[in-house]
Amino acid sequence: MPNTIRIKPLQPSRRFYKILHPANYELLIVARVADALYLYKMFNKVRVRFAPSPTGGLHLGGVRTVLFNYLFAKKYSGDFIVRIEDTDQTRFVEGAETYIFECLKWCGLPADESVLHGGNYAPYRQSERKEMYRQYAEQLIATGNAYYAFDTPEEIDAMREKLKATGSNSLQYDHHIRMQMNNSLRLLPDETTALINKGTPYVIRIKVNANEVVSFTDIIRGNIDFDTNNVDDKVLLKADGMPTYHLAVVVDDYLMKISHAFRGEEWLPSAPVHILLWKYLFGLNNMPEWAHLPLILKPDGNGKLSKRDGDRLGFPVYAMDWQDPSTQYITKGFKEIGFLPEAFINLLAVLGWNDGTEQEIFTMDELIEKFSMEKVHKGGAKFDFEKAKWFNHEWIKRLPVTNYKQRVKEIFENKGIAITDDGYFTKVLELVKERCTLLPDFYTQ
RNA sequence: GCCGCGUUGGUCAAGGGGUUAAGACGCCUCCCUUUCACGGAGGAGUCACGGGUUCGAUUCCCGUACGUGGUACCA
Repeated sequence: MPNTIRIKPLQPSRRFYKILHPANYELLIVARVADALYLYKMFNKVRVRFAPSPTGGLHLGGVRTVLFNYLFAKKYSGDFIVRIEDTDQTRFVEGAETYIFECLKWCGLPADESVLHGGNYAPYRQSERKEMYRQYAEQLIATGNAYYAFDTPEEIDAMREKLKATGSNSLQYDHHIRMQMNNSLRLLPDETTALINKGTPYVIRIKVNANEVVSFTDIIRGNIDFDTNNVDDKVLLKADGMPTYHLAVVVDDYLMKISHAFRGEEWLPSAPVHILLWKYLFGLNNMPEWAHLPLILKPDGNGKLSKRDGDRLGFPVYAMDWQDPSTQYITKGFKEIGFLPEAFINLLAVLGWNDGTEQEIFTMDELIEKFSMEKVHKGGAKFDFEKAKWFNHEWIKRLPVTNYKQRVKEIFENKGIAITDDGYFTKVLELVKERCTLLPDFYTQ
């Protein structure tokens, strides 16, 4: 990004940012977050992305990740990109991609660039970008930061068994054991070439040096350090020639000029791998700012909210109904049980974020105006369906009936009641809406 | 096991060295209402624990516990 002003968090405090000279990256001034972001908006294009895998329904946590990305982008007049991460052919599910875009449409969170909307950085589907990744993997090998590995899955399993037997704390493929494995680090150059020419399947792994500290600043969490002794040599390019997430996310974020990378907290442990890849491939100065969002947890204790919890506890976890194409099983969505998109967005926005006031009901425009990543919580939040319903009730009361009349009409028609007098129907809905929490309640009333 | 990240009522949360520690959902009581709901007025309920630092800690530091995530040729 030549001739752009870089704004980096001033470590270790995330309250202040340093603003760097465009040409030589010398420190210009130190600014508070709000000022820095204002300047960022002035000089650098904000570009964020949501990168789902088309493997099934769109979960609450996924929608919230989209929302926070979207709000941030819109607040700073930036671009919101949807990139399909379909590098795992074995997990690909027919129809999931279309479904994801339908959900985003219903939620009112349209992308500026995507497989659907086009854009200057196409293609937006990683499987179609397959050929772009290999050169970067090869470049890492050339610079000594990656290597070819020929180990079969069985050999890796055997290695882990052996480590387990010695009581080792780590079962990872890392600097401790890589010189005992079948890779280009241990093999002679000729041997490696011969194996590759023979068509032996191989992967490319990152070479993580021992005894280093990788640190970065997370907008939500502040400074985070990792000891590279605990980081393994992750596979970057798989035997089928596809990149893993680790390589693809770094290469695409660079190529698509992503300025801020926001994703779920489950990615935090692999962040050092991504930081290292940025360092080796594109330079830390070009790296996006990071924020790892807190998780949405089950209401009753243990673990991340999953699709099975919805069925078990009697509430949806997907934005819209999702039918598994192989089992035909339908997992319920918020839309179908009678949520308004305004309410769905509102309740998600205040799960893990608030503006510091007592306000709880926000329109999309208010969210865009008031959202700030700094005020997002560090800790995960348990999902409360009762409170979710309260938001819907509030929005049904607030919105004019014309907003959702059509959907209520369909509910009546599905029950075999035809609506002939539209004006009368509207008046009735207007009278009973105070009593309704979910859209089907209009029928019950 | 190891590594990372967390922890304010049952839940979402504000606050952040001295406060009667906001507010919302839920719960309970009462009022309104022919009934239910809606609405209104009240109420119970909280700084995980142990050490420091300090005149003073829920707030800062260190431990512990607990929770959660990761530990794949999945994302």
